[in-house]
Amino acid sequence: MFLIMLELKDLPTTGVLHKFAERYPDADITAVSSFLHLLRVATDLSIALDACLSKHGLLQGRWWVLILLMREESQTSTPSMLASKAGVTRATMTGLIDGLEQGGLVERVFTKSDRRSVLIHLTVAGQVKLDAVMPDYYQRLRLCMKGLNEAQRIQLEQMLDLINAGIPELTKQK
Amino acid sequence: MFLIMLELKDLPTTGVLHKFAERYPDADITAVSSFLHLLRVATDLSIALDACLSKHGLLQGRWWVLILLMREESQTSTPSMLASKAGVTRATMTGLIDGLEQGGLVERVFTKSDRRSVLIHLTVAGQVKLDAVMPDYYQRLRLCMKGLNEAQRIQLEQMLDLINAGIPELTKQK
DNA sequence: ACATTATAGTTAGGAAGCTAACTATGTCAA
DNA sequence: TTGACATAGTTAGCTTCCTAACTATAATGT
Repeated sequence: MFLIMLELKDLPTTGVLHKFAERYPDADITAVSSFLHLLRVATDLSIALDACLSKHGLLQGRWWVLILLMREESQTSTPSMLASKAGVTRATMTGLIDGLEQGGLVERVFTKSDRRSVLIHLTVAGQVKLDAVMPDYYQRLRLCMKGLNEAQRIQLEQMLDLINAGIPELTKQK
Repeated sequence: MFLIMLELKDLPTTGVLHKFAERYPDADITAVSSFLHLLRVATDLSIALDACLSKHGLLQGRWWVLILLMREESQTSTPSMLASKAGVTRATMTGLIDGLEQGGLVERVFTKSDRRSVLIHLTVAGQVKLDAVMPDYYQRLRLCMKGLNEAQRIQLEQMLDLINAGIPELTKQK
């Protein structure tokens, strides 16, 4: 889970948006405004999450791998599966696992059935680390989101889904 | 503007969330769900934006600098101001400006009034580049966001503001 | 006036993505 | 069975961010 984007500390004023809209008549002012707003809040959330995790000596990418492993019944998975679920390349996953293995939070287990493959297993230390981080993370997240009631959370997800459905328009060959 | 985060291709199922909620009673399931949903859509938007810009040979960071310069009456600013408005460090801004200057899209102008300072000026080529990119960007963004009507866009921004107000809870010393 | 402090920009070194290429192993079909 | 292709993981090299340290210049206060 790695979002990188400009923080957009300086969201455009309505005046600036209109100036741009004059030069570029295709601009849909409220679309741009909502889009930038969304990116800015998400980035700030991501940065805050990093700060929260770093107090426990974790980085977002490694933390996410631990969670994916804990989700498994056997607390075990393969680098390929982890990469796919985390949305990073296998090369990147190699680096994340290297870091976690050095910290003793996961271990590589070589299998006999398919000698190309490696199993990644959450260690006891890894579970202990999660048990230290997750309650803190959950408590803080509860407070962070307490401004939205259940109905609003459902609405938010619905609107996010609508935007998500439009994302291909950004990249489509015209 | 640089968001880096896991893509979370694999958002947790309700079942997984409840399993975690058993071990970690502080978990607020709908809070986690909305939070991850938000990060995921924002990340996908950021990736799509990168793809859109890369067709014009631009990267998000450099593109954003061009826009900040175009916002100025004089099409000129300083590295410090640009860094502050873009939400990156001055060191990072040095790199972005280096790249843009090599491409001839901006130029460094040394001033006499304060010899520590440099003015960054959008060149004609830079404006031409923006005039090529922005209509494409605006057209695509209009399509991407067309699933939300005006009322929904306002609602979305309000909810984002509510979340934004809670972000300090994620990092606050307890 | 001059020592201290602040500011502007850059440089150096590290983190963690990415793509592309590589090794080793497995699969499948002629 | 063996040649072609597919898959798992790693490595190498690139990018662009970051922090910390550095140089040069300006502002401030005694």
